[in-house]
Amino acid sequence: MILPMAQTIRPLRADAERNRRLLIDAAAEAFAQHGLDVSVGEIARRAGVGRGTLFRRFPTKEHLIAAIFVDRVSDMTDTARLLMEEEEAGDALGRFMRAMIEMQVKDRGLFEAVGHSALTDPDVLRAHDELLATLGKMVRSAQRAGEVRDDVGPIDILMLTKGVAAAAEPMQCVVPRSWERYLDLVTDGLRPAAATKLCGRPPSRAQFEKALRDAS
Amino acid sequence: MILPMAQTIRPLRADAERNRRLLIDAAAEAFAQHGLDVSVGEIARRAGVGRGTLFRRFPTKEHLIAAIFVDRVSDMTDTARLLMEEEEAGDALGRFMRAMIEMQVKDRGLFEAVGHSALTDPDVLRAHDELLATLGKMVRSAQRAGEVRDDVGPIDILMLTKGVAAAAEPMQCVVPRSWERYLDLVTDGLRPAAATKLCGRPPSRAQFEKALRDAS
DNA sequence: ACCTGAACACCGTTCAAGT
DNA sequence: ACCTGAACACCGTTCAAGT
Repeated sequence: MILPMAQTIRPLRADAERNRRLLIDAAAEAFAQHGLDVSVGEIARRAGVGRGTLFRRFPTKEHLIAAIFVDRVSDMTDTARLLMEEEEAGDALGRFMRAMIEMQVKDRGLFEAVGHSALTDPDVLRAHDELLATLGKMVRSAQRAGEVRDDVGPIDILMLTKGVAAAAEPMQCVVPRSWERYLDLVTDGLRPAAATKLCGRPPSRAQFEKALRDAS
Repeated sequence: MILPMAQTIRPLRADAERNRRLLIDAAAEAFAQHGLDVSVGEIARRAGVGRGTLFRRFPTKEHLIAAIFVDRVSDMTDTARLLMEEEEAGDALGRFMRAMIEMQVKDRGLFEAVGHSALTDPDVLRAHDELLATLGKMVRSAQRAGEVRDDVGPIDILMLTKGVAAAAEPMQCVVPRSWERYLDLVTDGLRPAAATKLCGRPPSRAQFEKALRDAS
């Protein structure tokens, strides 16, 4: 294990760390309720701090959004680890994809907004590295069990969950769990029996990290 | 054919119609270049009209975006009709999906933004109705040829193209045509050979229209 | 080192005055 | 009927003054 030349060397003062938490939680709740266009003033008020404090902790509104995103990715890493212990090879991956999609469908907009900006900060990268490590094992294990085609990697799986969530979103208010339909279809496409040669190769972790960095 | 009780009864005055066109074209170009957060002032300036004129023609910025969206959907209808005439049953659908995805990948953000608002206006609905009519024939024809599973409908296809575009988008700057990879996988899932029972049923046109209307 | 709220620049939208 | 640009309300961000 090589530590990244981290910049979070000095921990925050106790009150600052507390405010950070309050802001992230208040923002997560507000965004979940009303979408991403709640004002930072409203968020600061809900968290019980001044507007300036928000911008001292997060250089921009998008960095605050990214912080919530990191929390969610970490949650998914926990879920993935749990599933690896408790489930059979094929079941684990299927369940992970369900959990991932449900999360993305729940917080409308949050994940769309993150694609475009401020993913440069290293917390985002580290959270994804951890998730991908576990997910990589999960995918390989499902492949060894013959339940998933060999030519896909963990990043493909991540992208596909995003795709299923996006596909289902327009109809979601009318057909609440329509994402299950599209997950079923993608799962059919993931089976070795269905496999036809895919364009390209599974994205590498290096490519993924570059993609995160390039999001201007 | 029953005409919808249209509201676009009275046509616009010549100069107004011209300004409308100028605004849509200027906005399309500006959005394609710099994303959706170019200001309405900038757009009005590019179109060579006052800011007030923009808001006289489009009650809100989102309505302007929706107008561009309608243009694109109409283009896709033309493409679909052409493909129906010129291609074999299976090829037509595949090519249509490619065209649809390429368009969504090209104008980043445009299609994400439209899902959420101002789709109530009847132009959006009519454009989709026309597209779905042609796409419905295309899907059935591919199904009769045994190239596509029977339990999907045209709206499923539309949603799946959105999903593929969304899945590919994060990696797009690093792996430019990565959407082809995910389209290949979805195509594998669409083949009758791969078919396992899907959750739910193909969305009906009535459900789709309700979804458009409910987007508050 | 951190907190705060007033101040700033900017953007979507409105409207009174013009043709 | 339509066009225009000044005016308004609001939001993200900064910063001087405080602890």
